[in-house]
Amino acid sequence: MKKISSRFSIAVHILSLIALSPSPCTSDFIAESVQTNPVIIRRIIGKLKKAGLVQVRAGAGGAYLQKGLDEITLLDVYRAVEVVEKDDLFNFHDHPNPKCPVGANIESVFRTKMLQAQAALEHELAQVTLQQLVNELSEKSGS
Amino acid sequence: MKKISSRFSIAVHILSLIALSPSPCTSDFIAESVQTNPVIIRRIIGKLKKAGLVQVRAGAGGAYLQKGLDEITLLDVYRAVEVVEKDDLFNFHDHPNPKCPVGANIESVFRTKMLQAQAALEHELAQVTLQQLVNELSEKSGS
DNA sequence: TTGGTTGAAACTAAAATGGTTACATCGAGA
DNA sequence: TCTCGATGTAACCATTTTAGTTTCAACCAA
Ligand code: FES
Ligand code: FES
Repeated sequence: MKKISSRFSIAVHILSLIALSPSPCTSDFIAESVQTNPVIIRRIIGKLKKAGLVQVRAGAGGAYLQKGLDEITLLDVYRAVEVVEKDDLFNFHDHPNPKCPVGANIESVFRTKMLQAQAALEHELAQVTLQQLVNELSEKSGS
Repeated sequence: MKKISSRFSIAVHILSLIALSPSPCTSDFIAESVQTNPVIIRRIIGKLKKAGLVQVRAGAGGAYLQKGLDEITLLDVYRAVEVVEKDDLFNFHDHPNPKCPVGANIESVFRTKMLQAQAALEHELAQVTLQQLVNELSEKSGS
């Protein structure tokens, strides 16, 4: 009964904030906006940095985008914050049990189907760039 | 870094076993095959029963399908075992914060995108019936 | 009636999540 | 050069989920 970590949604908000804010975004500033602890923000920014999406000014403070808004898709963010282990969404109960009547074969058939479902989800995420998000946001704000 | 619970994959295996096995499937029998504890199996079967997918003979033992194999999709099983909370795969950080520069608007834009991605995943799951799984399994075994 | 089975409670252990405090380190501006 | 603010970690903590285990009352068919 679990959901995908809010790290993902927070990461998207962080990037949007950086994109829209003219002033430098410190973790304190972002944390106040997201209403959480600065350390939470820094941990997520750390992952975004590792993924090459943002860059941080060490002593001075503030994070900046390292790519254009239209070069960052939701899939990039999704992967950057590692919400799923080794990019595998589905668990396969760990026991390639050859003695099982159902056996190892259904395991591979089932696995194929699951990978297709996962691919469908990731394909959707890859369709959306941060630029689009921000654009649609502006349209909404304007109307 | 989490995956979707193995309950899902185990549930699929349970149903396949029931479908393919001529003898009655007790939780002990299934547990041995899946190589886990009988109680784990009973808990999952309990959920499948609640979803109307199987039926269990109380005192005597053994679970039986309540629908045809071609009437059960992976989405049915996915929903039955409740691997995601309230059928929502993605978490949205809980703070519709109106004061935020990014604000409540991107929340709704983002949410829409996430629901589309989730729908894509579920659509894939809905395409696959247990009948198909078993068929493809037979083909593999035959070759 | 008896034996095998289910269903459920109670408990455990491990992992993930979200949060918090503390602090060494960095670096830009005064 | 000194200083102040910010980053990057480490070390905690509480809560939740997952998975597993033991135990046992209730059930039912042979
Ligand atoms: S960061 Fe989510 S609403 Fe502001
Ligand atoms: S139940 Fe998964 S291989 Fe047998």
